[in-house]
Amino acid sequence: MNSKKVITRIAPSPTGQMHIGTVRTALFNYIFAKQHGGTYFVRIEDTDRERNKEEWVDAIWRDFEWCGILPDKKYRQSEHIERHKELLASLVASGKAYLSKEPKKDDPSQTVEVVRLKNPGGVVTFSDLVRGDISVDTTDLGDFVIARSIDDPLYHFAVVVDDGDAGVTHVLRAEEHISNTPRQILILEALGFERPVYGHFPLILAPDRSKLSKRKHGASIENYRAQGFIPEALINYLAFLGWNPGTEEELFTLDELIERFSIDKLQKAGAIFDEVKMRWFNHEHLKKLSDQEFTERLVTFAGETPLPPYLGHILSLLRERSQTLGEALQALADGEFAFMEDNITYEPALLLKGAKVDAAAAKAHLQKVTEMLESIESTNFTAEGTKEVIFPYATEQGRSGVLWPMRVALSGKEKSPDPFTLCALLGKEKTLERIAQASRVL
RNA sequence: GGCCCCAUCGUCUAACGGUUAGGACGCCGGCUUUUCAAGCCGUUAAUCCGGGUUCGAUUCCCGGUGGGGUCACCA
Repeated sequence: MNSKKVITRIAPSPTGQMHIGTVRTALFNYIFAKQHGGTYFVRIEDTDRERNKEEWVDAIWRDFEWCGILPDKKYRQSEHIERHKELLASLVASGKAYLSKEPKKDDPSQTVEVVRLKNPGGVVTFSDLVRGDISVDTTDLGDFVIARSIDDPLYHFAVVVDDGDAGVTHVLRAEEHISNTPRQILILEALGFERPVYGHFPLILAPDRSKLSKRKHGASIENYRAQGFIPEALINYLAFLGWNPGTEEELFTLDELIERFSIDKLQKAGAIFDEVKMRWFNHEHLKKLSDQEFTERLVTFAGETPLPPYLGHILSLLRERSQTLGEALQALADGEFAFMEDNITYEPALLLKGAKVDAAAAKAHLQKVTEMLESIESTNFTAEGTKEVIFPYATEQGRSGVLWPMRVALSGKEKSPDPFTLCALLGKEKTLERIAQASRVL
């Protein structure tokens, strides 16, 4: 290895929402550069003037920023058009490429003058960081087109020039580019540029093993952000698609990934994207957030949607029940914590539904529960404190007969947290009030 | 179809030629404050096939099969 400073890049084209595969490639380039004290930059590949849109350029910056993998430098390929023209002309002048008048492909009635590379043919071998040596006979590529016209370069040519000029030392990209590599090497050799090190990552696959697509599978960053995934989890999961630390650890921050990631432990086969497992990662990372951080994320995520005033009280409950911010918001909207509000009403049938006792017995139990709760100091009215006095009684009398009516009395709902958690949340006064109210209904 | 790449539980993966083939997610079952969620415990489940090489192959070699990528005047 030489001592040249490592330079990596990611080159997205602004033709739509950012694909998660693009983010994964960016992530690996980012990590690789950081590990080697190098630089990592983003180059917007905007030479396809028909499909590019400015809004997608903005989306690229927004998404990289959200993911926390902002580049050291950024620019657009179109800024280099003069340089491309210059080298295109010099290639033609030196006879390594030539102009060719041909009928236009999509409209044969018109004639265009494309630039073709004079292909010397022969076997090109390059060594790939994840796959080892790859050899391809380039003869059948023929004299392929490198520019639409003398001043309008195509992707392969522009990439080679830009990477060469930027001094990119490591071209790390997805597997779909393996077969593009020989032709880029041919261009690079015609130009007399130094060859970078190549590395091709396995693809992210859909459940049917086809290439994961934004259109068919919603595989865009925007889609997952909108569902309430957080970047820490997305990054962690994406890194684990094809890589593992060799230990049984799974939860990693970006900094830890920089510390531990190693390109030679990368898998060679494509990996199916499993949203269910990513949800698990999301939940784990959500749990690692402090209450304040979680609240901030939820507020940001909610946007215009108002959050309930009692949010602070039910935060830990909400967190353990939600795998994504979207689920948390939905739980709030569904009124899962409506028992925190004061307008509670009871259906007599529900108070007895799981109790396995009749109304009279339930009422008697509630009376006894009231007496016991009254004996507890307000300051000790916690989940533990209330359980300590109620639970022995419930066990003795039959838990369902005591606990079910008590829980429904406190929550008004069929499904809710356990009765002692509810006591702690409501406080002594409201707890007793509700039990009394429920007793009257019975 | 040509060329290239790949192949361990359903999925993501571990196992420098010798392991009862390990872990995670999911599934299923159980436990707990007999609801829900979370948590904990447990169960189920894999080396694509065929040949070699070797005392011994998930691991090395060859051949099949299967899957994927790519063959643009897109990137």
